[in-house]
Amino acid sequence: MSNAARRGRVTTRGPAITDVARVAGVSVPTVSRVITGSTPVRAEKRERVLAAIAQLGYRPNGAARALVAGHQKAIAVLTGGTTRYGYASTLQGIEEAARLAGYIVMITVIDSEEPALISSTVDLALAHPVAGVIVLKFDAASVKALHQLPAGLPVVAASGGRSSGVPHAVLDDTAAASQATEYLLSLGHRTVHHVAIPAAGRRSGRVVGWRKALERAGAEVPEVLQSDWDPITGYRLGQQLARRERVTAVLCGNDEIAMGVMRGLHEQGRRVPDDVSVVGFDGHPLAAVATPALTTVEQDFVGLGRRAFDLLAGLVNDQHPPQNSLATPRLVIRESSGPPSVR
Amino acid sequence: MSNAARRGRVTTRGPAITDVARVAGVSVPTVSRVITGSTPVRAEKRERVLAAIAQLGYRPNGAARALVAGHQKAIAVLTGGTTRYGYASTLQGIEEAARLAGYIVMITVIDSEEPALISSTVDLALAHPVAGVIVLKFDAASVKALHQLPAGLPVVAASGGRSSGVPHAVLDDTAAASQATEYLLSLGHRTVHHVAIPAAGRRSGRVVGWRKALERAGAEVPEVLQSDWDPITGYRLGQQLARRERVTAVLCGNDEIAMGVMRGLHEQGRRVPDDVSVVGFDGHPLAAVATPALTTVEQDFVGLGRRAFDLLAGLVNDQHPPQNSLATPRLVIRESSGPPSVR
DNA sequence: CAGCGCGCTTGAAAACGTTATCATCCTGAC
DNA sequence: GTCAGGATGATAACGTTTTCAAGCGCGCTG
Repeated sequence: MSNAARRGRVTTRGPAITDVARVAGVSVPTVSRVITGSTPVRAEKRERVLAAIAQLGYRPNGAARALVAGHQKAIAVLTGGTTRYGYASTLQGIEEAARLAGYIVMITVIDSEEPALISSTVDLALAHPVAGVIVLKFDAASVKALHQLPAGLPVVAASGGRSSGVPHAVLDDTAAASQATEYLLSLGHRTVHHVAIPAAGRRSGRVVGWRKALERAGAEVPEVLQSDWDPITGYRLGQQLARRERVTAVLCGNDEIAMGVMRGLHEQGRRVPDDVSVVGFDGHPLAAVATPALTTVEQDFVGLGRRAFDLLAGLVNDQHPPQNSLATPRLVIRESSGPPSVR
Repeated sequence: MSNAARRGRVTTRGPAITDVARVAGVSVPTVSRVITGSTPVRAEKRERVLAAIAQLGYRPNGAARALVAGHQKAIAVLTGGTTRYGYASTLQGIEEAARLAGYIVMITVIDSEEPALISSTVDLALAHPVAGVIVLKFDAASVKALHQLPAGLPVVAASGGRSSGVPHAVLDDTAAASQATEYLLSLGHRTVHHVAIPAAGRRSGRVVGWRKALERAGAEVPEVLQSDWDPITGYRLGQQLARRERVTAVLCGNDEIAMGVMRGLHEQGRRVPDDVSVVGFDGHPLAAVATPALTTVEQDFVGLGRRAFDLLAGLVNDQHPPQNSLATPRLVIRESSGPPSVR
């Protein structure tokens, strides 16, 4: 009230703690003590304060609190996107864990690899008071963003790759890709082709694991087919693969692409799994109801997000860098994979 | 430096504007003027200030800025989830628009319908300084959250339903469902069954539009099959539908459920579209590569998010409530729908 | 029974880091 | 020499928590 009257702004600045104190007939710190519960307040006064708060519809000003506290109960998430299954699920895990710990999540998408744009986007995110940052290091842009973060700020990365200086929550993509490749080889396929999604670094864990498994088995290592994130691209690559007679098994960088590949093979008359086996990556909910149902490597993205937040919380509270955290994905065998047809 | 030395806290409080002023040999307001560009500063001093900023790695404190400004360049998004296609895409649109306007997005998931939990979640979100709130009103929990928001706070809703007091960005679900239903009837189907997703209010626009179209055509209105968000549930309902001989056309509440339904029908030996036509909703990227490719009602969720933010920005800046915004979805015909088989 | 000290409440004042306001100083033009 | 106007610094907000000191009641001790 006093504020609104004083300034000409139409943006009503809501009641402040001083207004509550005046209405309740107590001092400002007493109101603060009632709200935070930091110090006992005599019951009678507490009631008066609570009544005044309710009457005025008072809400503590977060900015003022953050200013004195030195940090906000908020974290920033830098990510390459929000829509793809992996991103969205990891985000879900982070948000859940954060909310339970009383933190709010600010999300900023890095949608360009141009340094200047990355820089201004990072600045935008850090212009707000945050306790720490989680970087979803699934693509190249996020990696660059990670390097632009100022020292002294608590930072955690979450990804499928190897560590890189900051505390890391990891899904072991390399082991997972090896496992899937070995499974296909064990079915009798002479080799396994790979359709790769955009990678975070020079080489993605998925590509590395696939290649290693082939080399260990002494199998030929075919050239990688590079895809983007769009299932339609997977579809086109599937059509290409269909034209190559010798292709009998394909490991795809994610389930969305795998479903596109299956469609491309299907349209060119190659049956899955009779002619070609297809294995995806991620455990997308739709993989289970695809036709044929997609064999995939299930990843616990939600758990990844949760672990990333726990790491960050540890960093913020205990100061000492926590243990990195690693989880190994699980192969789920469905209909899209089987032994090669005898010819 | 001075701060870190003064307090025992390990959390280094980074350099403040006073440190920059001291190093640069100018007053604090001058530093502020250099940063904000609000007032010209003599070139020589400006250089010194910029040098000091770079040297110290100074970053303006967002909390202090928000405190004096009276509000933060941030908005809160209340949503029922982040992973489903509609939610994630709308979020993407909001984030993009917000980022371009220099706003950051705080996201809070309402994952329970229990009033007490909703209340504490809303409180968590509003404990931080935000310029306004966008509610993704796709489900019942978000609607309840919307009603808990304090008056005086700029609020915008985004949904597929009808308005409800606050400015609204809308996708016309009702018209879209009618269009899809009319399309199926025009193919010669005697009626159209509906598998519904969880609704925001008592009746969802999708159900209403479907029913209206049937009634207008004088067709029988079958009982609605209620689904949750999991494609597996769609799969089970598809199996159920397969057992009913008279079912020849199914409109599903979203594409994920539709893909589950197709799978369920397929497993029970009913061919899509020869025996049963299936139409989805949303325009999920995977609908295009499903087998058969799914006919669907494409929704511009990203645009919805963008419009919701624009509405909120207008509300925050111009004070006067902006026009609501409505977009009509578009039917995309693919392989999963066709005329009923003659018997 | 008086005096002392302790613990519980409470309020005054300082601090957090920034921007806005106002007065002052300097420079240059008439 | 005076006046206008641009650049600059001192000071006051913004709303909260923290620190410090003081008031008060009570039990213990001499």
